[in-house]
Amino acid sequence: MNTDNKSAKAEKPETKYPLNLPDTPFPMRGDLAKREPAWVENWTQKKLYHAIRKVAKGRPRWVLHDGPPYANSEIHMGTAMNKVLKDMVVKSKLMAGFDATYVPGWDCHGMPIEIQIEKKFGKGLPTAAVQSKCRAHATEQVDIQRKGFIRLGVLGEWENPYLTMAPRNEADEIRALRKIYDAGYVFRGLKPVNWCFDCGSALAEAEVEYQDKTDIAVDVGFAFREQDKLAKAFGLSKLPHDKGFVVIWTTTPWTLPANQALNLHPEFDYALVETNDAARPLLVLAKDRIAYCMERWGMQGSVIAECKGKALELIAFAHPFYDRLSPVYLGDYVTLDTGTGIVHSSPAYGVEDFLSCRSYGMKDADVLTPVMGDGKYVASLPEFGGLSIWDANPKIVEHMRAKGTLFKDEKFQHSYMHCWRHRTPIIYRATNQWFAGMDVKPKADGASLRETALAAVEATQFFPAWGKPRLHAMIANRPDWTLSRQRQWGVPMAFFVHKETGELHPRTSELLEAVAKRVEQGGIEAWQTLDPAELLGDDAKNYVKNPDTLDVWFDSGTTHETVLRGSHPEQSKFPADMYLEGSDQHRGWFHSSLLTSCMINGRAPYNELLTHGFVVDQNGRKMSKSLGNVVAPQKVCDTLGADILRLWVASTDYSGELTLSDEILKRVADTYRRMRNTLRFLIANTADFDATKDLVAVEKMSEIDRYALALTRQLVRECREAYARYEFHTVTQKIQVFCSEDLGGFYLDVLKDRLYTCGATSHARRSAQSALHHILQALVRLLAPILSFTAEEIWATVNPGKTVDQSSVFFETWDYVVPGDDGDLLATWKSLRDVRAAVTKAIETVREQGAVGSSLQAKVVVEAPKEIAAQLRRLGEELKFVFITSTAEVKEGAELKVHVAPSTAQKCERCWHYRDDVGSNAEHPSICGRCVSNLYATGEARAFA
RNA sequence: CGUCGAUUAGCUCAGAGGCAGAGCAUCCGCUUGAUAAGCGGAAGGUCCUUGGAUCGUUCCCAAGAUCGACGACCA
Repeated sequence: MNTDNKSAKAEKPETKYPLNLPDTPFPMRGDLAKREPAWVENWTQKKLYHAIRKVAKGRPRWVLHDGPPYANSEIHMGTAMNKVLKDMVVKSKLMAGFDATYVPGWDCHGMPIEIQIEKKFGKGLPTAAVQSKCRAHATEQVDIQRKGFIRLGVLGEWENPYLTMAPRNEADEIRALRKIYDAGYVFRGLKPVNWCFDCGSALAEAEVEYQDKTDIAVDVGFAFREQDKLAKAFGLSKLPHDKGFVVIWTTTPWTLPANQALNLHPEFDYALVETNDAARPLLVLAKDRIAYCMERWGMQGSVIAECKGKALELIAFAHPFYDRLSPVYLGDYVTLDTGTGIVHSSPAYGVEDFLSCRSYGMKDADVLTPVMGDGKYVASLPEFGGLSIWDANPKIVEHMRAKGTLFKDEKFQHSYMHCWRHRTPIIYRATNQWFAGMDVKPKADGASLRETALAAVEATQFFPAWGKPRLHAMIANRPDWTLSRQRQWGVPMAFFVHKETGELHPRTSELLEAVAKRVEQGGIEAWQTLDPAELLGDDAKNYVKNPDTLDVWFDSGTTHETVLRGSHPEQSKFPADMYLEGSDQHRGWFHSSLLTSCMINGRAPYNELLTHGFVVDQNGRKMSKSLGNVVAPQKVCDTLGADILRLWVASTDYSGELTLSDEILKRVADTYRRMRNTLRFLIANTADFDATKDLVAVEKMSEIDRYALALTRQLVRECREAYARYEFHTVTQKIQVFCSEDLGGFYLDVLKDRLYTCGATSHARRSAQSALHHILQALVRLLAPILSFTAEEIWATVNPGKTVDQSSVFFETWDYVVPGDDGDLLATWKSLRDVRAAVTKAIETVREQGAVGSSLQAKVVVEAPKEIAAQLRRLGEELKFVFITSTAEVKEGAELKVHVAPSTAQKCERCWHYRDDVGSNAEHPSICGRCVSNLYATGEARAFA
């Protein structure tokens, strides 16, 4: 800014004639960071959420059931975005005319909290102490998170949320366990499950992720022991050498001490190879792998016989370093992609290994399980007892080298299963666990859980649609659900197990209910202190309490029982209308909830599933709890404001990744300013307008006003449709274009003349204000689910003197009627705007030559084809207002042409039009006849613009 | 490794077998009666690449590249 400008402004002569200028206390700048907390306080004090419930009473209920965030650590951008999305869905359903409720919840049990407590107080605390510390920690975390969510403008039952650790919910969860037990889905068995040494527990499918890991890959020989059988299988009378090996390849040498079999594919061709290595004169390999293996081991060899894999079935070979035999079992899963075409089998440490050994009749008691829960071999294991399996790997390799059974060892990088919490490698480990069976058919003629769940997936509506095949595939392929965990901070699997037989107590069902009653009073702690004799009497001496807890996914997976039908039935319903979570919840909450509900109800607990992607930073990296690269939503609230964060969520297509950067936030803030300022214009120009008295009936409005209303109706229609599809980014895009193009770039610009210069209470001005009033009413309602704070601020400005319990934008709905009929208005004015664009462009050309400044300085002659000319002439004298020029003349011509010339008339001091009649009234020499009339007489009539 | 999706202006994204679009950002101008605002204009493109079908393709088909999601990677 230079000083000349400033002085010029200061010296600018003000007209003494009054104008109707905009006037409002609604500030142009949002100052959201400062102002929003006051609204939060206001909403809390006035109990806005419950006031809305009263207003919405009697409408159809619509329930979004909250997927509980884990009660650990501050909220991050991911959870914030998730909550905002939920809030926008709930509010949009509210505005659409439903009684849309929202009961937030928290997931409170489970390992992350228990691990926190272990870190803080050390391992080995008594169970009672662990539980009380965990409970206190979770309570603390819930409070922190709740504050963060409320600050985002999320409305809900915050003073009465659901907590999975509430004794009532813990008890209902045991009752849910009872239901699925009664239905016959629960069984106990030995099975390899995902096992984390750091957790000391089985893991759920959802808790496993893959990372790169370097292991030692070894080729290991199993020496011939049944030479006669082998010769016969290969169709030979006798082997040419007595000594030989069948060779396997593995990346997990630590599984070899548990090796109990070898797997061959029944249909593959296997060859007996004679080599030039005196120590290993004969080898058995898959025929297709010979060349690869010979080169790998630096040998030469020739095939002397071949047979199918199935011919070798049950022939036994010597374990590479223990004195025992491993028989050949056949398996279809053997491939020729890597290794030797022969796979070693450790039933305790591989799913396929386990299944194939079992199918050959191996009993659970025969399965070798040398690896303990902490990752060390049992002390009794020869050579390697007490070693961690990772430390043992190289030692096993060296041991085999010494024994002459090692063919090759090398570093091998591959992607390997890791615990998603500890980021440490996990293994499959056979343990006794409780399961929910996917394929058991509890009722004689009933469907399996898998079949029921697949049908439920089909009956569910997915947003976006690709969620359906995804969940379907997961259900179709998943193994049985491992329900048990070996932890302390969780809901007990409150079974009584027979000391000798391991059988459940015959009265298990009623005992579960008896335990539930106690837990309802005393929390899960009541199970710890329970003396079995209290429930079992004399029988207690034969039974022990099952020490396992339930998988936390069972906690959250049963909230449809423990919350929708348990702690909050009045505030919700079953089934919920929607579950809304990140796409990872297909294998998490969507999944676990589906299974439990199918076991209990035979259907999904939701009608619709909505999925969103993850928030990523500029580099496309995930912002996640465990990575610690989170951008605090609190910081955005404290600088730009929660409405900016909400607008970012709304304007992003959440079906993929949601990219967040400073530049993006800046752009969102720009969009916000544009919307806010447009709303401010509407407010400021209707400040002296009382809709109850001044509203002009739509039939009596100027045509352009009716056109603006038609555009508004179109906007409302399109936004409602987009909201119904949960496409918030479409809503914001439409509103933004409406504000910029239709209002700012056209309608409001044209309207200023009429608003400012016509008589303050004239029909012409009231017509414009009526349109602005309707547009404002429609827009504030459309924006409310997204810009909740701003919409409420607007609402309070427009309805002064009312407190939030009497008046809130959230008491309104989108059924607000924007009056009028579209007729031909949209088409007619589209063509008028096309001509206007040509006029504007022509004026710009003249302006570049310096002939005119303001468009009002221009005289325009439009040459146009007959039909368009007629259309333009229809507006008569008012055409110039559409162009914002001082005159506008129409001529017929072959094609559209615009002639622009500077006006030679005098500028009216008041309305700035250049007119011949300026000064025609001697009493008012500086203003035009139009202004004289508007100020002192009947004023001008405005039929069109 | 497999499946699916994406690739269009500096950024975010629309789009339709026939002249390549919007918002924002940039630059320029106007306005100073939306003023820490408003209006207008301009510039900006190999519509990822290659091949095919077509009178014609950014759009259809095929292959590839890059990115992403998911699945598998167990031996």
